[in-house]
Amino acid sequence: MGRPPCCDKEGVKKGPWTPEEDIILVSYIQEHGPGNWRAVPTHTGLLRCSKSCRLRWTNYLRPGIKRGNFTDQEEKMIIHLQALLGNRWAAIASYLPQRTDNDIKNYWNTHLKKKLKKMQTGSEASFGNGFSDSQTMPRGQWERRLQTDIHMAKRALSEALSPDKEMEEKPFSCSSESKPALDGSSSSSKSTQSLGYASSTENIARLLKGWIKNPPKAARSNSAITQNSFNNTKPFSDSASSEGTAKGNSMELSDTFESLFGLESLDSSNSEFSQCLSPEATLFQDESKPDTGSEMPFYLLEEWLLDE
DNA sequence: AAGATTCACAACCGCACAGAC
DNA sequence: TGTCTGTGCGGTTGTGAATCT
Repeated sequence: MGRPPCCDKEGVKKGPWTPEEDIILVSYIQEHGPGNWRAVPTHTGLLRCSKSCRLRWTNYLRPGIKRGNFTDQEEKMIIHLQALLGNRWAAIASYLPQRTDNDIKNYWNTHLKKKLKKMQTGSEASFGNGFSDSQTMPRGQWERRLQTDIHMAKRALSEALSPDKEMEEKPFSCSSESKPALDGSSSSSKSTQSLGYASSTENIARLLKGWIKNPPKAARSNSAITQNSFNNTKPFSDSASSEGTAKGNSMELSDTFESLFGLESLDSSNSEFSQCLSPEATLFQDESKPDTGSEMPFYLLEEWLLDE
């Protein structure tokens, strides 16, 4: 049948968003909630197509997005998850709720690809030592270690998922809550988001102030300013929260994953990972593309861990 | 200092799918 | 049942900044 384009090609502005546009968009969403994107350009007067508005919101303006440098832990998680899931950036992003799929994808394409390529040439054995262990260790020994790790992980996972304990100390939540409902269909989600919208507006206001002070760098700096603004609102900064938010079960679980994946140290990023484990990963196990060259059977771990 | 090249990443494109009508 | 709309997703492109020559 052929789907029509989401917007007219004529009269539609492209390129970087200006702070003013951001403000308009955030204000509108604050008032009406996300969703019905087709109506956004007409109601706001923005010369952007609905898709562009949605993308801008989901990737940059939405509250709860962590921007800036990726931590080592995030980096490693991405590497492992990419090996596990392939280029399913949205699925990978679901394990890193504060990062967008676009962000992860860009980071992969610009940094991690090269890094892994470099590693594969054999020079950097220190990175991801879990893999190197599994590759150099005799098979039987490795399997025993794997079984032990899996056992520990299963136990920790079941404890972590016990209803009375979970969700209490989460700095954020997984699945739908971590990614605010974009369809705006849920009134409850709207109400819980209102604070987020407000903070977004505040950030945008700050953003505009900064932009007015430094008008020359309008287009490109826009995103950078936005990025900083949102960073300021986040209690979860790159290194600051490496302690304290998730202890106990989640920490035990994290330790297990450290063991499983060979992560050197753990901070909240891994707690995120351990808390956000979803069966989704298993859905893709057959299609995983071990770009890293590692032969570690992630899908076996996932299957074993999550089949209960 | 100036032009060329590379890098990083925001944004766009196009396809697929689900749900509403 | 078919069409339309909204959304998700992965790949790709465009562009400003940084670096090199």
